[in-house]
Amino acid sequence: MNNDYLKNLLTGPDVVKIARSLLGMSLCSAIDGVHTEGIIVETEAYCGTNDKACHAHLGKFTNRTKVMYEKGGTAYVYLCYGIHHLVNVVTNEKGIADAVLIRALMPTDGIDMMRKRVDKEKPIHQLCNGPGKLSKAMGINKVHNEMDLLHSSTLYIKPNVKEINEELIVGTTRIGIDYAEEDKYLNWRFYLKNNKAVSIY
DNA sequence: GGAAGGATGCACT
DNA sequence: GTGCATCCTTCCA
Repeated sequence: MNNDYLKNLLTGPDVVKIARSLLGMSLCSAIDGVHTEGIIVETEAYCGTNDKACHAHLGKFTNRTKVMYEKGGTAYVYLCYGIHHLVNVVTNEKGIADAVLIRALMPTDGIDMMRKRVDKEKPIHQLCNGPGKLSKAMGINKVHNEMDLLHSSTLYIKPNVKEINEELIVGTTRIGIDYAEEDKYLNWRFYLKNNKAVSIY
């Protein structure tokens, strides 16, 4: 698959900037023999060491969080509430636990399959409007943990065709991390303005 | 071996 | 807008 261009976009020391540049790119999967694809419309940045909301904060290193210390472009898939799979992109160099959570997609391909997996009655923009739902719609689960998003052909990221206007990017506080004390007020959640597929807008 | 938790989703008011 | 079901994994003893 792939190239240095994408690697440069997805890896680096500034996880917040990467969270912004991920907006407008496509997340693709080829699972169960079906290609599904959607434009990333919502992300959140998690900065390892100094961020209380991050699983790997204060250098916490366990079997679960070790993937976040991998090199940029690695997928970190984590099971939440025993039910929902959440998809992250690890973004920093090996040894530093930064990651971007992908919270919502606007489906562009494989929509029949997504409907089958989620709910065949739902309108397109409600198939991936939430981190748990998007992984379900795309068939992602923990076997895709540690997958290389830059080189895999099973789960990968495609750069956006056209540039996203900065004015369309909205920054706001992150969701579902009330336990993170003051860090929950950081404006590290980003989404595309006026996009129906965003989980809360 | 077991207790605790959790980056949600949905039903319901 | 708010409340809560839910259940697998993780981590510690």
